[in-house]
Amino acid sequence: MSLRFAALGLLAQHPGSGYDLLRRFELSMANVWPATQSQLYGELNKLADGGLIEVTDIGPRGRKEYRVTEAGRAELVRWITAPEADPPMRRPDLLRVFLLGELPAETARTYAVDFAEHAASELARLQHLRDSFEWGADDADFYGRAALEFGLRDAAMEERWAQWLVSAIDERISISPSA
Amino acid sequence: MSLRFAALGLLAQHPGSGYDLLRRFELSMANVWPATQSQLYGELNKLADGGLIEVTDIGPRGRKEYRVTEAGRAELVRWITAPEADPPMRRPDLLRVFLLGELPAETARTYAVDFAEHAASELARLQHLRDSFEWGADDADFYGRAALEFGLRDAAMEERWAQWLVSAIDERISISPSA
DNA sequence: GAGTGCATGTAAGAGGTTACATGATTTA
DNA sequence: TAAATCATGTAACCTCTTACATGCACTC
Repeated sequence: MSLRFAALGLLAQHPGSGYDLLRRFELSMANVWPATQSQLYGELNKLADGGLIEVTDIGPRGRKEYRVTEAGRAELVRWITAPEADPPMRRPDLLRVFLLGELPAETARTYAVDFAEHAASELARLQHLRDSFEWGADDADFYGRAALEFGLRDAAMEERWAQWLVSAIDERISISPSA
Repeated sequence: MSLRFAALGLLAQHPGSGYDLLRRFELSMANVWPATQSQLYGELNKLADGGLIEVTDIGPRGRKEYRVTEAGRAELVRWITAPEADPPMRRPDLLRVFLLGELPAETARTYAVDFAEHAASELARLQHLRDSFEWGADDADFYGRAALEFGLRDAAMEERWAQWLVSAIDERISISPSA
């Protein structure tokens, strides 16, 4: 359901073709709501069928230039401000944490170390994204930057938590040694 | 794909029926990987078909007592230690952040305030969970507690981030006032 | 014997992924 | 003219959600 609004929102920020949207999407929203090319094109057709967006021009190679309609903008605002219950988080990596007891403590410890490293590299990736992008003064950049800030804080938190877990496992091993 | 391992993992920790699993699931893993009753029963049948679990007993009301097989335990360990690329995060609430520029600044600010409040109440819920549960000394409790710690840190981070966003929006409003 | 809880299952449909299919246009 | 890029679409399959269906066993 959310991809529908990602597409609608991108078009509200700026008109363009599915192909245009796809590239803008990859750089921004795909970080919080990944989607494939197939899916995006499908949503655009559905949105057009529903009258929320419209084709304003057909260019070379069958390129369709889309634009948001009034109805589409209203629907977008409704979705953003609606306090709909969002689907809860789905994290396979945390699911594994619940099951680390099925592994030898040393192996579980390795999992935690890897978790920390993964978070650190994600942090580095986002820092690079922040530093390499030319941030403008418009709303889209302001809020995009805010979403990125979330990612940075999240990655930093995850790294610290994983380091804490490594220590906790070490302590647990030393209390009841396996050898 | 992950629910399969959630079910397998729960059975690895302790044998039981689908109904038993469902209750244990709600208290633990459902926080990081929600699933419905239908789905869980379906997975149990698939796991049994694949020889990863087996029915050891049939009790009253057609109750099936399941147990992990050797193959199942091996598959579980493989999954936990496999560095498979996990699906990336999907957060409609952050998707909305990208689109807050489509709203008046005052309305966007309200969204951020609500975000902070939501995080605060989630934090309170998890703190209550932590304080009301009788934590044992076994592995399942140790790692369950670790996963809960993640949730606590995450909720705290989200609240602080949202508060930061409120301040940033306030600053932005004061710099370029709308009235 | 009525109500609650135990216990499992089916079916329809939406959302999402992967792979494939097709072809025009620009650039080297 | 070959390669890269632009540009859109279809089909099969899996996951997940929602709703419905069924019935036994225990307790009051």
